[in-house]
Formats: sequence, structure tokens, C-alpha cells
Amino acid sequence: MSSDPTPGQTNGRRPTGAPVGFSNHDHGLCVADAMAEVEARCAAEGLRLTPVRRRVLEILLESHRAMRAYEVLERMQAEGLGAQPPAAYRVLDFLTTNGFAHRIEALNAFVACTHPGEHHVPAFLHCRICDGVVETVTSVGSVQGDSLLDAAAQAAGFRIEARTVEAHGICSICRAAEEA
Amino acid sequence: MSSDPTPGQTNGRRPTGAPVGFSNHDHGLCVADAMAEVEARCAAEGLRLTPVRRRVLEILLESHRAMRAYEVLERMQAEGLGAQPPAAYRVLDFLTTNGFAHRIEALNAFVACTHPGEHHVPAFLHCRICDGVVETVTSVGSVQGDSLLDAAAQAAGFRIEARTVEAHGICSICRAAEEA
DNA sequence: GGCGCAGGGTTACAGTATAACATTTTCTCT
DNA sequence: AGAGAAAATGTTATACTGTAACCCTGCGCC
Repeated sequence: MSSDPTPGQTNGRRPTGAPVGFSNHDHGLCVADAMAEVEARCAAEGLRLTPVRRRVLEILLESHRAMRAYEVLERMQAEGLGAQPPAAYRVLDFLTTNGFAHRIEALNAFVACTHPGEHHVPAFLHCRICDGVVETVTSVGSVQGDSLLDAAAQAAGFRIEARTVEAHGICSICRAAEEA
Repeated sequence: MSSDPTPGQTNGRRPTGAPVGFSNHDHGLCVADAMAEVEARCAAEGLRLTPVRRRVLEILLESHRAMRAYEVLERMQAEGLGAQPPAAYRVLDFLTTNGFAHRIEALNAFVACTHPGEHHVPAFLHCRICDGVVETVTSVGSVQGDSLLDAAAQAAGFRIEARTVEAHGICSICRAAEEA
């Protein structure tokens, strides 16, 4: 983990070299905010944020990276929180169903949501070098994230229920590193 | 195949009840056009459209549906064109790499490209009832398919190399059928 | 106390994909 | 035509991803 090719962590606030979504920020605060939002929503909506669910969310929040299900499972096993695949998939299902995490389809992997308080249509930028993921913010109700999709759906009489919008490429930090 | 829940095929030109992408059209012509475009591009670019590759593309073109790799493999086996998974994956890799087919990430499945002659950013509408897929047309170089993604990438200094843009929902035909 | 239900444990398996190596075909160059 | 390189295909084995089905426990509720 500490050998991840993830440069750009120089503000000195985080204890580890965890990836931070292509830019410096106070990751401790970022995590705390997300957890607080999730707690609030669970309280408000009667969702049960059990110890396993909370812990897995914390794990996902550690870095702005997509984790594969079996990676999550390994972490759970290491902490005695479940031994078999269904345990991990059930937790990830809870988190994604409620918008606390998202699945990156092209990677078969999962990433913590960075603004779990809002209803939104997620879209992602994924760096193939450092594996970092940033999630863009688009609120539901206003203009949707993908005008092409909306126009095509409109024209075809198609009712959109879910969207998968992902970009894969190279982040600014890794571009700079490559050119050096 | 003939029991697929795919209504709307009433123009009487196709021999089977294959799904046709949410609307009536001359599917024989649609297939012929696509094959001709692919042949032209292979000739122009020195790509080898071997018998297996050609046949798998034909199979994918039979319907506007996404086929899973092992479905493709079964068809190949039935025709003596390959027995093991790598055979299917290699053909699908050739077709997707060259833009003759696309992978629908959220389905782990593949669909023939409906306009293989043009360079384009594909985006898809996938019906969860009839499993039909339509691909929208957006040429590269003009305005890209997804403004949100472009704006976010621009702001982050992210270089986009590939996109995954998919909508999942219900097509007009299945909506009509559901409401009946 | 009994009931219903969500959460979680466990086994077994289904579905997706690729590494690695052998063989054959095709291309190219002389 | 023949040698050598490169591309395509065949084959075995295995890794990775995901789920069905069943059981058991703990908790709220009448």
C-alpha cells in the first residue's frame, strides 16, 4: 500500500501515503465528513450501520481508490469480520444500494462515495497508473450528467433507471510523473 | 431465442424474432451494412478478418443484444470454431480493440457495433427487460458525448483515454408492454 | 413466550477471465 | 522455394468475481 505510485501528498496532514483523488486535501477531515454524513442518513432513514458495515466503509474511505471485493474481504478477514465471499458482497451491497459507495463497472471494484449526503448521479475519473478515482458531483433534478444519454433516451422513449459514466485515463499527477 | 420477450417486430422482413434495438428496421440490411463497413476497414488497415472473427461478428450482429463471452463460446463450439474460453476472449478482444464490437461493462457482455465505419465514442441504452441495446452515435472531434465528464476532466487535468457511458432502464416497447 | 425478520455464517458452486505454453498458419524477405 | 518472423489458434490449468441456498442468532413486537 505504501508503495503505491501516488505522488502529490505533500500537505503533511495525513499520516499515510494514501491516494487522495488527484489533489491535496485534508483527508482526515474528508473521511470524518463522509462518516458523519453516512451516520446522519442512517439515523434519518432507519438504516442499520452495523460494525462490519461501518468498518468496511472506513476501509474504503482510507484511500480514493477502487477496491476489489476480494481485497475488501481480505481486510475483513484480517480483522475477524467475516471469512467468506458472501460476507463482503453483502456489505458492499448495503453500501452501494444506499449510495454510500459506488461500483466502478469497468474495474469490477468499489469506491467510497465522496458526498454521501446528496442524491446524485455519480460519474468517475479513474487513473490507470495510480488507480485513483475521483467522483464528480451532479445533483439529481437539475441537468443530468450526460446530455448525450438523455437526448438519446428521450428520442427513443427509453426510461433511464441507472447510469454508468466512467472515464479512464491518466490523472494530472501521473501525467507529470510520466513526462519527467 | 424465439421466446425472448421482444415485441415490436412487425415489418415482416426478418425471418426470426430477433431483437432489433427498440425499433423496426430492415435488419438484414443493417447486418449487411455493418459487415461491409468492417470488411472495408479491415482491408484498409491490414486487419485480418479470419473466419472465426467474421463468424462471431455475424453472430453478434444477429440481434441488437449483448452476449456474454460464454454464450459466444457456445455458439463457436456448436460450429466447431473453438473449444476453450481463450478462443472466445481472443475473438472478442480483436473485435472490441478495433471498434467492431463493444463491451457493456455493467453486463460483462458484448454487442456488435452498429456503425463500425466511424470513429466514435460509444454510449449505450440497455433495456433490462428485453436485454436490447442501442448504441448512440457521437463522432469524435466534435462535442464529446459526456459534457460532465469532459468538464471534470478538464478541471482536474485528467487525460481521458476511454469512456464507459451506459444507461440501464426500460425501452419504449417494454414500457408499453408493462403498462398493458 | 412465540413470531417474524434482518443480519450474518457457511458450503458449494456458477460465471468471468487470463497465464502460459504448444502448434499451426501466414507473411515477408531473400 | 525456403528460412525466419509474426500472428493466430489450440490447450491446460487456474485465478478472479459473484451468488444460491441453507442455517442460526439476536432483536423487536404482540
